[in-house]
Amino acid sequence: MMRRTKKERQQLLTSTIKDNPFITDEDLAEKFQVSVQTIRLDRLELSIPELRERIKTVAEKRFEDEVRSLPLEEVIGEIIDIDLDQSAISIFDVKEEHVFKRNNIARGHHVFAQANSLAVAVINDELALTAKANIQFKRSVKLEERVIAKARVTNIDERVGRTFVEVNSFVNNELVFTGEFEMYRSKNS
Amino acid sequence: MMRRTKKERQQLLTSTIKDNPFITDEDLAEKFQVSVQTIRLDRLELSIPELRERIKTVAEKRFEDEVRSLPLEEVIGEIIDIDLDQSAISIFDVKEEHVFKRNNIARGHHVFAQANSLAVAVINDELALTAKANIQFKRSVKLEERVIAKARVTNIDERVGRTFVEVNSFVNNELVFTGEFEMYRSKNS
DNA sequence: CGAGATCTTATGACTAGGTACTAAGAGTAG
DNA sequence: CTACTCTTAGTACCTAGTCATAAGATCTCG
Repeated sequence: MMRRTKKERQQLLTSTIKDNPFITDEDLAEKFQVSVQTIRLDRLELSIPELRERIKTVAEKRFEDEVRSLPLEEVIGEIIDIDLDQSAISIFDVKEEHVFKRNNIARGHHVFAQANSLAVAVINDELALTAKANIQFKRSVKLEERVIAKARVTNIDERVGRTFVEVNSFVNNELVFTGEFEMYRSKNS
Repeated sequence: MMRRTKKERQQLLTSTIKDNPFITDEDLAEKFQVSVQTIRLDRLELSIPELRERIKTVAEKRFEDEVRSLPLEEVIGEIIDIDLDQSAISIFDVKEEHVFKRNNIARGHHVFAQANSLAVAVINDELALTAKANIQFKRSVKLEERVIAKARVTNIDERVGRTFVEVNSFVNNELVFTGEFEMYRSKNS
């Protein structure tokens, strides 16, 4: 990498560290063909902390996320109330990653995912799977809105091992989504 | 904390570090009322790395996740062929994060998300939203399976601004999911 | 051209949180 | 009593820095 002016170097330094916080001053010095001291002065001016501090903050973030990121993969929405085989309620806050960038409207599958997760959760069975669903999006959900989904078990057909769940989702008491789920359950109830 | 036998201490040490990897040997020594050297011998025996290495691995894990969790939020499935307002095909590989741990069956909303994403994508409009959907899961999809979703536009109703899309998803040519989507489109076609 | 300002590099003292190694004392079991 | 485990202590060394001071290099303006 060629030598550049201070300003250029500092800009590059900032972005370099941003997308690889694990780089040492020594490596940076080599990359920018300056001395280690220059790198340290730069970091001082830009108030970029040292390697170990940077790593620590990344690690800490991960630790905070641990609680928050698992539910994202697992169950969508936070279940706040549940009465097995009867009803359940969950909330889901629409964040940036859930919306179309263009218009800040939530992608339908996230709203569906919340309802589907809730329908699975309300069933008192180790193995519950969605067999069919009939859904309607009543109005679009936008960034920062809080969706409250309410599930209600309408019918349990033990002979064929099917449970029917109705899920209605609201934003500020306004219906945004409604769905009827036909769920498969293994056997026990 | 009272003094304990070596074995007890080492067990506690392991679990203590596991749920707080940010603790120093000095703090541990105080916690267990032994010398710092004892703690270090313990870590050596248990092959628990030093604080800075522990923090680093936590941070690295977080960094790996960053790549893996982003595609999950955006468009689900990789679109491999598209003919706007006609048809489209996408593939989706079922990974660990998509399945129920208990039985390795994919959560329904991921399969739905792929179909929904495809239904949105096939429409030649900046703003396409799902209005209604009628879906059926024909058989369960398992870990490591590759789902191929095929979307076909069946009808475009320009007066009311609705487009009907049929999506069928297959694993090894076997139908696993089918859905009819009624999509809202802004105006232009 | 030269003086001052800015930038860069070097050097030394010190830090946290260790590793690796040697040595010595305490307690226990055979 | 001896052998062994366990614990503690101390030393040298390491990385990846901070902080402060000093001196050389470049640039800029009058």
